[in-house]
Amino acid sequence: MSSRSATGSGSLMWFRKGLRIHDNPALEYASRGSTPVYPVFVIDPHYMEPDPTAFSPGSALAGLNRIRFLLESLVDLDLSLKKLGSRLLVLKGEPSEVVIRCLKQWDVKKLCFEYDTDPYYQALDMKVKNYASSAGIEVFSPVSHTLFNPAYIIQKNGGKPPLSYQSFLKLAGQPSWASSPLSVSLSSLPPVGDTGSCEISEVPTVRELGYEDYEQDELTPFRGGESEALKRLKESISNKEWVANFEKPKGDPSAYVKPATTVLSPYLKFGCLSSRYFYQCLIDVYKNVKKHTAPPVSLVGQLLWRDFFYTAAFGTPNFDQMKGNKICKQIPWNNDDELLAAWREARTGFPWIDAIMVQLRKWGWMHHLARHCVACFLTRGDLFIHWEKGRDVFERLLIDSDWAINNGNWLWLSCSSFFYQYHRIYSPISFGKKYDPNGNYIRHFLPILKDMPKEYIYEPWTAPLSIQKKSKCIIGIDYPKPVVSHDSASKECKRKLAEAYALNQKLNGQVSEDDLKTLRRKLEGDENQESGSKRQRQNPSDLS
DNA sequence: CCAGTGTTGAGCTG
DNA sequence: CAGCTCAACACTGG
Repeated sequence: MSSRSATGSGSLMWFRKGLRIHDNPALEYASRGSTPVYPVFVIDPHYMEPDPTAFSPGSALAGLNRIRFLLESLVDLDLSLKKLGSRLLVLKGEPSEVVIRCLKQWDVKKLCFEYDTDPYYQALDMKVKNYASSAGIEVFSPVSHTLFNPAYIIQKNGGKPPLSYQSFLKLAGQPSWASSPLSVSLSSLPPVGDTGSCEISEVPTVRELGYEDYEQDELTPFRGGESEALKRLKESISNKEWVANFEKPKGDPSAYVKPATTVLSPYLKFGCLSSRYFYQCLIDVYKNVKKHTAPPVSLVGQLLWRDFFYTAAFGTPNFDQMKGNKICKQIPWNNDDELLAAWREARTGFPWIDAIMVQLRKWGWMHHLARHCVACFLTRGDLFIHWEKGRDVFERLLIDSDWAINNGNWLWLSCSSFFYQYHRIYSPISFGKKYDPNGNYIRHFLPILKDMPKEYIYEPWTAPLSIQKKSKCIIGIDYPKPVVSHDSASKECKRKLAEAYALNQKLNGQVSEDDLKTLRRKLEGDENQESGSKRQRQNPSDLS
């Protein structure tokens, strides 16, 4: 039935991530010696079409900011393909069904797509590969999203992913392509062939997908696409001093006019920018300066972190959950939908935390340390809510949300894996203050507090009523009172984590659901003896 | 068993 | 603003 495909002469280039022309081995292979070449992107309605029941504008899986970023990336890709004599063929439906239908109908002997380690693509690609091999179609699926092949690192380490950065560095060494030129430009592409009865469309607009118009200030200032990525890369590396001296923890999380980092993460996520090309550009800069920073804090160090998390995620079953995840501490997190909603909707009453959550919603991006602050606050620092809940919110709202990196960082921040110093808690009051004593960041993202004097802006509930009136912001009416007292909540969290760690150690990590239930009851019992945190929450003793 | 280490804590001192 | 103390975790390598 499908034998017609096997006799074809063309190739199908399936874009998913890797939305770029430069350093794209799958595209290069597809175009080599094949005519025609069908460049395809499949719009999965589940990912793209509006879900009115979601907590923010967007689909069931993605917030509108990321959907828009993706569409912009596709428009840019289509434009670049057109310049090379081709175009992007946009199809709609369940991706494996659509691709298999195309393979059946078109003149294809090669199917090319970038290898993807995410579980979603592992399952999807299996279906498509199975069909292709049964139909005699060659499949070319190179690793080009990361610097290294995660499977190779895991194999080198005896079947397990390295779980510390230093051991990862040792195993990884220098990338094999470090000093060989990458293919960064194509002069032309073979024409697109007859698409038969398959329904092809242009890249849709958000409006065509069914989204209303949104206020401009509700949307991310970052535009998607390879062109934008390369422009941003060029700007970032043009300042050689800055590149050479880059040290991650030293950036200012409250900088928003000019962010303290490159903001290339969304472009790396969608593959608008090749991490390998970025790496080579950085090495080039290093060669031309006397002295430069090194991993883990340098810019190259950041790319290696990305590979570190990709490798850990690929080699760890159930990486995105606590249960059944061997590297994840089993912790009796609280279930509190009210507190979760307060965090998600930027009404915890801590301006530093809430401003960050507003930036997340509006921009789909915040500084790395800002992410740390809100993640710590939600989980081990204050609210003791499950990291999976926070992960879901980030996964939806971030324009750079990346399965491996997002889950890895939530494991890290909640002290569930990789990092265990749970007594180091970010203060929702003083951490931001040391970077931005005037509270400009808060004033920008929480304009209700714009007239609050700087003495009170990080703790507005301590402002005398006269000051609150003068600032046109009454705490408890115009802006919420804090949902917890940080001092007592963080102490409670530390106590709970100490107990949970002890249990994990005692049971050698084999903590059952019943064990957790028992511990939860014990912790609640202790709490009630100490006069009860529920009452404390409504009327914290140290908040006037 | 022990010392050293770990991308990014807070608060204080000089 | 660097450096120290505080309190203190897991993991690594010898």
